Amino acid sequence: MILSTKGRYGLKMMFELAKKYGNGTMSLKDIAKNQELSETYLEQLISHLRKAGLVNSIRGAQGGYELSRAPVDITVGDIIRTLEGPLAPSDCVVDNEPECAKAGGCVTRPIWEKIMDSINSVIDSITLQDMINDLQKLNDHKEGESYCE
Amino acid sequence: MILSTKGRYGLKMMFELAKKYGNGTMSLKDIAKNQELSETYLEQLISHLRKAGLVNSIRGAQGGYELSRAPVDITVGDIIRTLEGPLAPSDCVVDNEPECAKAGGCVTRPIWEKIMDSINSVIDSITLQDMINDLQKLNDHKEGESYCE
DNA sequence: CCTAATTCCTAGTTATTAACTCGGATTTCA
DNA sequence: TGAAATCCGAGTTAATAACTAGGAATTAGG
Repeated sequence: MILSTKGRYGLKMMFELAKKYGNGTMSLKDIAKNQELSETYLEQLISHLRKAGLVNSIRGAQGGYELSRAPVDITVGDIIRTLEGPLAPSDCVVDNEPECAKAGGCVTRPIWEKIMDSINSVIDSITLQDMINDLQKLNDHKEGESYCE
Repeated sequence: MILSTKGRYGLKMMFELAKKYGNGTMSLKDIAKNQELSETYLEQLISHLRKAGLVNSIRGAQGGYELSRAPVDITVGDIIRTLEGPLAPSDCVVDNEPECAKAGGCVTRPIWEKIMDSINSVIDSITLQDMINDLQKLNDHKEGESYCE
């Protein structure tokens, strides 16, 4: 029941871009360096984020990536669902699966639905701007910045 | 971010036993037949449930399994966490990992914590008895019983 | 006592997915 | 023109999930 690296790395990436928002683009190389992650792997992830319309890219030398809209308008849910797909604890609650639609008497499905709803309501309520604000508060108290997975 | 078959099958198993609670034991063979799942695989799962004190076993011919306490006293969370481990979206929120404890400035960890808390509060609020009651309501409206994953 | 039915235990095997790499095409600034 | 970057699709490797196998221990019933 762990989130894959797609969602976790992806969120870190987007947070990097959020901090830089309004100050031009950032290259994947720099993002990868800052977060100490594989550049070629991040490339795959950001490709999905771009196709989902969350980041803009500028090709060629001096190119890079930037958020497509303000950090306040991008939620953690936008990012994670783009990279992980729906956060359903069971396939049966994704898209009203046909075989599940038949199962009118299913007792476990309502449970998976409640779990999914509660996860979504958490991640949809947090924006990149919230994360920036939290970082600001942390920095008021101590120097340096660090991350975990 | 899907629950593995451990948690899903395990919950189904426990629900079988819950319906039978107070009327003797049920053999693994019957549970597996009812749910159309592999008996040898379920054996592994129920072994953990037994060690966690959620079910009692009676060995030998005519033996089987039964809930160790009333369905109202067993939550979905008890079952799922036993079989899946903590439902943490990231390893870093499990047991206050040492390298994470250092990371006082981590911005993503609070998010994983909120997700985990919200999942736990859902699954801890549902008991096997609730599921039985829900089934009863469903059966008031239609014949037959079915499940999905 | 013997046998069949059951739980118990450990170690495998297989299938699937996650995580990451590679090679090269395309674009663009300087 | 060349270096720096994004873009794209396919391939590889490592880890884990899902399930199997074989047999020991236990116990009710004949």
